[in-house]
Amino acid sequence: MPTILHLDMDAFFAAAEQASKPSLRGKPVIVGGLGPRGVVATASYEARRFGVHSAMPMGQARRLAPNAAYLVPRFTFYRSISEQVMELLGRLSPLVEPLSLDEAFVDLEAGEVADDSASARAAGERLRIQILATTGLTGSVGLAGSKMIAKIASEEAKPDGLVLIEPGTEREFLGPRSVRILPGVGPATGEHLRRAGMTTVSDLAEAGEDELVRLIGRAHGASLYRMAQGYDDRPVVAERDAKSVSVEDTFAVDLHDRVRIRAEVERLADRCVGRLRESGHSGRTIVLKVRRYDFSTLTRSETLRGPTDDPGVVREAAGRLLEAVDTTGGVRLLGVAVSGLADYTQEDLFAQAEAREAEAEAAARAEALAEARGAGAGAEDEERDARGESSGAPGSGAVGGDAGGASGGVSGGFPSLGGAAEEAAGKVEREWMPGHDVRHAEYGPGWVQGSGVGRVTVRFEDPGSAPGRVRTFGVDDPDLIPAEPLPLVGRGPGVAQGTGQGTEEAG
DNA sequence: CCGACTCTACCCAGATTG
DNA sequence: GGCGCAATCTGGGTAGAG
Repeated sequence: MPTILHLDMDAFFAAAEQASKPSLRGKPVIVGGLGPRGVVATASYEARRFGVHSAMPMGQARRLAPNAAYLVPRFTFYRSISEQVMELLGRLSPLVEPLSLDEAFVDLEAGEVADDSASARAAGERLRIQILATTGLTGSVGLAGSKMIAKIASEEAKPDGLVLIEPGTEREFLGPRSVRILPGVGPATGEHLRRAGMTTVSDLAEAGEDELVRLIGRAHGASLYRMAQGYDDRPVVAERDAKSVSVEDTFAVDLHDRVRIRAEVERLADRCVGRLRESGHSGRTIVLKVRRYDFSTLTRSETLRGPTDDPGVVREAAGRLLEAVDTTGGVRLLGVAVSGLADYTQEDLFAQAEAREAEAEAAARAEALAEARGAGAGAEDEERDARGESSGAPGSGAVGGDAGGASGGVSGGFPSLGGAAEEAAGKVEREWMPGHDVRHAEYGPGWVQGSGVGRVTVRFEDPGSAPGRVRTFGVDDPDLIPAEPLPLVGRGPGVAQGTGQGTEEAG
């Protein structure tokens, strides 16, 4: 029987926004980075009809669907919905492997809720109903004997459907399809295979393992050959521990000033260490990533003698790596990562011992050098410190990161997409992000439709109301305050959501 | 002593995924 | 001409230890 279930929520971010904002239902909705360099994260099905899809540059989306609603992602809101969904999956089986906020595998065999195809299908349909009832959103389900087939099946089921592939029928299901549906076959590998005359899955199965290994390498070739035959025994794994932590920003305008670049690298290092510490880790390898004006990307890394979670150490290392990078022409993205993670508490003492040792060695070296050269030693270090400390030269042109308050004609310089956008919003005073929830003393709950030139436009409605109307305020209107997202379901028949304060507003 | 060899660790780019 | 962010994996290259 099919023992693996794959759930994929339909157009998740966009659907969540539509559920939260009645006036957007049935309309094209595009969620993504609104800055000059943003891309589409999710397009609603209405927007997809205009040809808009994820990863598309925002500018292109605006040309295709000028009348769509454009919203920044609200990850904390999506996460709360995701948790409800994952909770439902947990009732099916203890073995649940989340792939992202909107996607997960479930091992039904470990859950004992199904013992044949009919009961598996029933469990899948029951799940879809529960998800709709508790979140107001639809998800699609694939059921099969392996992860790969289950995932392809849920894709087939979209939107709002269920597809079950009977074990034993995998090869006929896969055979005629494009190689691109197989996991690990993206644009590059797909093109590679096409040049070798292989476009369908059955082409791969016929080519044989040796041929594929020769074409795309040892590991890829072998696994692809197995996949092409519908054979995939990867287990559902509940929790895997992180192997690296990274932070990166694309700037609204390319950075040229070395001092500014250096300052940004240090900020990223601090943010990266912050997240590293939150996760209770320390790490040994520091990685600097630079994307230049022409999109050429390079990484430089340095491995320390022991793991660290010291911001100063990571800043120093990242700064050192930067010195070896040519940035003439400008930089569009910077990133800092820490890998080689160790459990902090376990490695702590070792790390400190290592650090002391290294310090002592460096001191000894410096001393020897000083003696050899007389009084001149240490000048280099001083110079580096001076550059590190020098202030960030705020007026130096580009607005990036959280400095993006002064929006000109276009919306300001926030990082184009990602968790950082939300946090940046918190730091900038009275920055009304499109799509975010607000509450007005008189008119009640609503959401920011847009803002600019000292004004903010709010649509007053909530998940359970009819489409509401729009009013405009000054950005500093004291009656208007940011608010938490309201529950999508929880009124009407069914379970009354206990926390339901604030739905009996307006008069 | 030198060269060939294996192992391991590290470095970096590129591809893929959601 | 336009192309985000985070994480993972692989393959090829180099360097040092034995």
